[in-house]
Amino acid sequence: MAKKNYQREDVLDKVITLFWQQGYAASSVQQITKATGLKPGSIYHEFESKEKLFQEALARYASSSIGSIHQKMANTSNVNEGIKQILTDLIEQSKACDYCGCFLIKTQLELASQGNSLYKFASEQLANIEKIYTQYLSLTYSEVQAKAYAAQLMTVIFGIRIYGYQADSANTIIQTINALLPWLNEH
Amino acid sequence: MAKKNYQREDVLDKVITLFWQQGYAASSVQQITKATGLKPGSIYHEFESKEKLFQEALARYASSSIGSIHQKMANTSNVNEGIKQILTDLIEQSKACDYCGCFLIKTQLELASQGNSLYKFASEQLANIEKIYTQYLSLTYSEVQAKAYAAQLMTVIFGIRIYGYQADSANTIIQTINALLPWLNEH
DNA sequence: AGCTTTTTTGAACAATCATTCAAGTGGTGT
DNA sequence: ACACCACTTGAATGATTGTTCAAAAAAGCT
Repeated sequence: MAKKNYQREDVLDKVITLFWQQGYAASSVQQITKATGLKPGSIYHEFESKEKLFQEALARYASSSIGSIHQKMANTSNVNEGIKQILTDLIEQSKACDYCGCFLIKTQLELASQGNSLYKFASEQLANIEKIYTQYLSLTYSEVQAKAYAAQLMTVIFGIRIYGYQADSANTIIQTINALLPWLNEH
Repeated sequence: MAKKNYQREDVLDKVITLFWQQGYAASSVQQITKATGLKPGSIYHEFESKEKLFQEALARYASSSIGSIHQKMANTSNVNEGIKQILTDLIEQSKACDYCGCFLIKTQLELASQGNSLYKFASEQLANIEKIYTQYLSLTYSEVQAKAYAAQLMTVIFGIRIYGYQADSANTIIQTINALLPWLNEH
């Protein structure tokens, strides 16, 4: 077979799972070939290097995450309700036994010390997500207030993503969020 | 020289820096020998394996962190003031150009997927820290309230630890904390 | 059919990985 | 002075790392 027997996006999705769970350094090319079904040669033919592959997987994850935010916002009656829905879904995710937090956060932590460009990318994407929340909150609140609320929201989301690793944390987290972000229940 | 020309704790301190910055997988034995000045043979003579060495380094970091909490609490007039001091110090740390967050959190994220025992240890230590905060808060508040506040505090601390990676985040974080944890300014 | 192009294959690459070990070194106790 | 012990040394271990490449295989084009 000389024609591609795979699709770039399918490969990326499988590779996202691997990198997301194990991180960059702990994911070997051997594991990548097993997870995707592609031989090393094909991997390097399609994606220049392990780093480039990771970069692309991370970018796909980021754009999917951002898309998911917009979608959830569109499906709810108002901004605060949308944010509450997003937070609820985050908590739901943390119940899974194979919970592995947020790919962007993990990448940021793993690769920060190396001054790696992947770190910068992850960091920028997280900053971008904050900006998106700021824009949505600007629909209801003043610009200053929206910025402040978005920063609070990001801090709490970061907190949840780490707290979620604790056993049986879901119930506690819900109450914690309500206490930390009382303005979410306005209206 | 046939007598030890190093001290266990000095080696651990140097190794903590390395593992803390780079994580477990990305830190090679070669780097460990360079950072400590010990040859591979000595490392394995003193510490059974890379994993055992990491374990011990992480334990030392954890007990040092906990000690630091108690110390700061002892040096301030009341519990809330102590917590504010701890948070202020966290923010100060995040200004450093080689900021690398919290070793326990990083370990938890890196090693969670492997069901590694190091992950459990890190997770337990973080839970332990929450318990410590709960005890301190119980001096001022009811047991229920103290538990709730401690959970909020941990969530915010986790949030700060991640948010701290964003460029120039220190000023924003201070305002965010004041908004998220208004009860810190009681009295 | 024949030529070109694209993709797959799987072995092979040098480098690095964590770990081991026999030999060397020097202080301690007798 | 001698044996013993604790520790250091540095080379060597086999396994695994990320990456390359020549050869094969299949489709498109003329």
